[in-house]
Amino acid sequence: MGAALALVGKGRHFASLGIREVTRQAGVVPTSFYRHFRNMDDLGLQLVDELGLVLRRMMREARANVLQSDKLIEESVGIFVAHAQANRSFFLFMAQGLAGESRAVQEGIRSEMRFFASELANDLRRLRLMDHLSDADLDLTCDLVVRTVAFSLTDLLSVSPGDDYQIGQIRKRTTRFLQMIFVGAGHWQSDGA
Amino acid sequence: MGAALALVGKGRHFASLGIREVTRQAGVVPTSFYRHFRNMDDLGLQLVDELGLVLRRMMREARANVLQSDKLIEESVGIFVAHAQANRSFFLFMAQGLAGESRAVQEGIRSEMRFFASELANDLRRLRLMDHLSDADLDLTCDLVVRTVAFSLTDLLSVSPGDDYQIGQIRKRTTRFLQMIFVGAGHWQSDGA
DNA sequence: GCTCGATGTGTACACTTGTTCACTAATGTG
DNA sequence: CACATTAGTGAACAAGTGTACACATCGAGC
Repeated sequence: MGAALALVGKGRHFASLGIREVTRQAGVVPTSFYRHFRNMDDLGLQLVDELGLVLRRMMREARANVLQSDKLIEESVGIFVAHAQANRSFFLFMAQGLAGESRAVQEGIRSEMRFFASELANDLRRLRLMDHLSDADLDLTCDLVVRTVAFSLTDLLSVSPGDDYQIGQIRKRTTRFLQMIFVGAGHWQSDGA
Repeated sequence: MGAALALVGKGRHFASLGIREVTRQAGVVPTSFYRHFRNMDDLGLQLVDELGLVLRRMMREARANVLQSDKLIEESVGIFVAHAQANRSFFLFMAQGLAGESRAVQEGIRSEMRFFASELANDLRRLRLMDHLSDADLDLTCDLVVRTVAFSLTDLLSVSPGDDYQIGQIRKRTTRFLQMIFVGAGHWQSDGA
C-alpha cells in the first residue's frame, strides 16, 4: 500500500498502476502481491480505509484547535491545508478516486465525505451555530462545505508542494468560499425563497 | 478520439487506456494512431479542445433559454444536467482529467473552467444582478458556482444514465447549493466581516 | 492523368503484464 | 522443541504493449 501511494505521489494515476509496478516499487517479487490483495481494486479499497483514519485524525485536530470560535473557518482551512501537505499522497489518491475507475473505491470515498459532512453538522449543532437551520438545511450546508474543500484539494495538489505563495493563495480563496457559504446559510430560509 | 471517449464512457479511466486499446476500439491498426497523435497525452489535449466546444454550446443554449430571470438558477442547472447526459463521455473525461495523470490535460480543463466562470461573471454583470459586488468578489462567486456544478458532475456521472429519480435529486440538490451561494453573495460585504 | 500528401496496413521486435505453481524463510503459539 | 501460519521467492507462460519501418490506397490539385 505504501508503494502504491508513493507512485501516486510521484504523479501517476492509481488507475494506471499495475501489480508488477507496485511490487517493484515495494522491493518485492510480483507474486507476493497476492499474499495481501486479490487485485488492484482490493488494494484501492484498503487505501480508502486508511484514508478514513487520516481524515479522522484531521477532524480530531481541528476540533481540538478550533474551540475559540473567533476565526473558526480560517483555522479549519489552515489545518486542512497542513494535513493535505503532510499526507499529500493520500489526498492525491482521494482526489483521483472520486472519478476513478473502480466503482467501489468511488463509493468508499464518497461515503467518507458524507461521514465528514455529518460530523461537521454535529459540531455546528453542538456549538449552537446555525441554530435557525432545519436539520436538512444544515446537512445541505455541510455537504456544500465539504465539497468546496474537496475541490480545493484539486488546486492544492496541482501546485508543487513547496510553493508556499500559491498555497497561501489557495488557502485564502478557500476561506472566502466557505465564508460566503456560511453567509448564505446565515440568511437562509428553508422555503428557499 | 471517438474511440477513446467510447472507452471512457464504458467506465474505463482515461489514464489507463493504451494506444493499442484505443485503435482496436476504433477498428484500426495500432500504427495508424501515430498518424494523428504523438501519444496518449496528445490525444487527451485534443479531447480537451473538443470539450471546450461542448461547453460553449452549453453556454449558448443556457443564455438563449434563461433570459427571463425568474427561475434562472433552476433552469441553468436543468440545462447543465441535460447536456451532461447528452455528452456523458465528454463530461466523464472532464471529471477524470481534473485529477488526471497528465499535467497538461489537467491545466487545460482547469482553464476551461476559468473561462466558464468568467463568462458567467460577464453575464451576471450584464444582467445587473449582483451589482453590489466588486469585480473580484463577483469572480469569487462565479468560481464557487462553477466548482459546485463541476462537483455535481461527479454525482451525476456515478448514477446510471437512466435513473431519472436520482438524477432529479441531484438536480434539486445542486440547485439548492447554488441558491445558497447566491444568498451568500447577495449579503456579502467585501471586507469579509 | 499524374503526382503528392494523408491515411491505413502488415510485420517485426523487445518488453511488460497478470497469474500459476511449488518451494523456502521467518514467526509466534502450544 | 515441533508445528502451523504468514510472507516472500523463482521460474514459467500466454497475452498484451509501444514503437519502427516499408508498403498500399486513395482523393485533390497541378
